[in-house]
Amino acid sequence: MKRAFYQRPVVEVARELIGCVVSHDRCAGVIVETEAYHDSEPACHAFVGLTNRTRVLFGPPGHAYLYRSYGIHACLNAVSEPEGVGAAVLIRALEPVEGIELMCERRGLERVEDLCSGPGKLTQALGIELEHNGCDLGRGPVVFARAPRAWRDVPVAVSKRIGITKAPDLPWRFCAVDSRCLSRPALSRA
DNA sequence: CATGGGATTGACT
DNA sequence: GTCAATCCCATGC
Repeated sequence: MKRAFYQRPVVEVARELIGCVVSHDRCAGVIVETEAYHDSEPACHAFVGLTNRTRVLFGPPGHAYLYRSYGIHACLNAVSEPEGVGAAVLIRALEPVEGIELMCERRGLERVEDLCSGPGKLTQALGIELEHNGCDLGRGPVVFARAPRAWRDVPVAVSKRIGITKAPDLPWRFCAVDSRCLSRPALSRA
């Protein structure tokens, strides 16, 4: 997808990414859950301003921002808004569509619904790591592509973001309501 | 240089 | 429902 797609308000990008496809190393999945983060609110890593860590968040849109969560998991984001604004969309869940056998191997599981139903799970399933921080999502190795026809106009639900303590009430989480691969139910009661 | 806090997950009661 | 694993980074002394 082109840079213009990401160079928009981050909440809009988060909504539009539902149905798009993420690919890496022979595996791919359709995005079914996202959350928006913006430097104007304290839950966003970019809230602290420009540091070594947040450099990619403030950089040009359409790039990957990777961070380590709880010392264990890598989480994947798509940098959005114009350069100079620190904003990104957290990819929280995918429906596996390609390389399922390899995903099972990496995750040590068999149930397809459990392979990518969480931000730390999907990076493990696709083999995405911190070294992909800053990668151009149009060129790879991590690639985002437009939604397949069957995934356009699927019903999407909005709710509060999950697992955060700061700014917990912003309705910036988006889910494909009919998916069985969400990290939590679409209508989260926070 | 020491410290504390996570945008999580899986195992266990 | 509870809880620990584990590490990167921003902050403060």
